[in-house]
Amino acid sequence: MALEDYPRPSVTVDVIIFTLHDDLQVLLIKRKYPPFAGMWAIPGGFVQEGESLEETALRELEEETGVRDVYLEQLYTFGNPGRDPRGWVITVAYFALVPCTAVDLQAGDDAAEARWFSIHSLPLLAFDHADILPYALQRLRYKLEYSAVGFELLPETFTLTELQTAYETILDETLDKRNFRRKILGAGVIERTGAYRTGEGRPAQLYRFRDDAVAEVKARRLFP
Amino acid sequence: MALEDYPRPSVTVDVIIFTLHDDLQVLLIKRKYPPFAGMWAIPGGFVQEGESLEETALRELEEETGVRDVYLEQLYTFGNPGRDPRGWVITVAYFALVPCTAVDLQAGDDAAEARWFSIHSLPLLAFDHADILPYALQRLRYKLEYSAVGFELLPETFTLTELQTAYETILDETLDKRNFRRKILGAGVIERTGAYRTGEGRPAQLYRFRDDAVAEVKARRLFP
DNA sequence: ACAAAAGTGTTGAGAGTACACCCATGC
DNA sequence: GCATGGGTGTACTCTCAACACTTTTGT
Repeated sequence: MALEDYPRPSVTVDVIIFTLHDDLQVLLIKRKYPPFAGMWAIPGGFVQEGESLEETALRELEEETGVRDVYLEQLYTFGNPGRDPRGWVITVAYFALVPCTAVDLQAGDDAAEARWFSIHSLPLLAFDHADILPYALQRLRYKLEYSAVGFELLPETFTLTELQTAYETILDETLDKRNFRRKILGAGVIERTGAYRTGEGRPAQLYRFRDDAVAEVKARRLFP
Repeated sequence: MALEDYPRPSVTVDVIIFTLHDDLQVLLIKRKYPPFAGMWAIPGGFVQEGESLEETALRELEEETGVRDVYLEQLYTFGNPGRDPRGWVITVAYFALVPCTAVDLQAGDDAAEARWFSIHSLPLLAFDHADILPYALQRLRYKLEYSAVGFELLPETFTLTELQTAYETILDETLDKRNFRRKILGAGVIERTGAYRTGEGRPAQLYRFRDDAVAEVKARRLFP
């Protein structure tokens, strides 16, 4: 039995692009054409033959933001019937973490407009994107706790206070300064650059992430 | 631009079916037709229109094993070009946990034979299934540590020693008996049935899983 | 000199880990 | 009565969490 004997769905890749700019933000595009014309949506596009899913995601990411070499992870594949009024469409969702310093917004030609939205003030979303986005946020928060993905949202160098603020923003809770510093320095995942950031008050040491660091910790065990 | 203007891939769902029978085992089917005729493969099939991905996975699972109502989780979507010599095929992989008591093997009509293989003695696999299977195993081991999925591989009632042996088999390490018992009883996820299992030696209390239990523990934090 | 942010240690509580012997049954 | 697997407690270590003052700079 040949492949052509089975009906085939359309397959898209959607990329939830997070950045940190005062608040945790997501890039959304305003749809130019029906369905959902004028509504906001997660950027995405059709997979092309001869291209891996990750390549599709990277292509979409570059089209929207101009960035390459950022953190990208497959999230989940959504295929419920009826999720797209145009017909049978399965979407493979990815999420990306982009430092706010690296972004250069450029609306793709299938979008009227691209904009960052704080995750605390999201608009109504097209398709089933209102289900997909919280899923991505949950995964991000979860990964943040046991891995070092948080650094992917920060510029190359940063102060300890900036790092702590980033974590507090994403996790939406406050952390103890001394405990935070002790633990992160003890983990050996960052190192001093030797430079300082000056401004109001005492200048702060600048740190950078050590990408040779093993930046993942085992989950706490439910059973011994 | 209409959906039909874009080329569409074939989409399959593959289900890695785990069970515990002395050792941790995986169900594989021997392919009847080319490509890879005669080779072993993860069971799977094409998604049908009007069906969710999870429904496809459940359908495949029931066709192969006759079971319903077992643990099923989406794993990852594989879409590398060239992974299927027949053409452009994307597969959404799921994994399932089946108690060995519940299984009733029945080869689907597209398979010559279905068999359980210990994960320590796997045959050569068709397609890119040799990449998919270790991925599933890693996810299973990982989830086992911070959630209670391990119970999904056990019969309804079990002794504490059986439970501990199950964990030891999957994690491939030995655990301390007293610590194991203290922690799992303290977690409140199992309860006595009142019945005993007799055999050689002192009879053992039988326990059952409490499905009202919150059986997930937070990951250890990398940072406070 | 004062405002503003950076930096720095200690203590108490709870969880994790290591470890060895008695108990109930079948043969 | 003995072989077989079931069941139990304690002490030490380490990690986690709570908490407040001094230092350095710019104005």
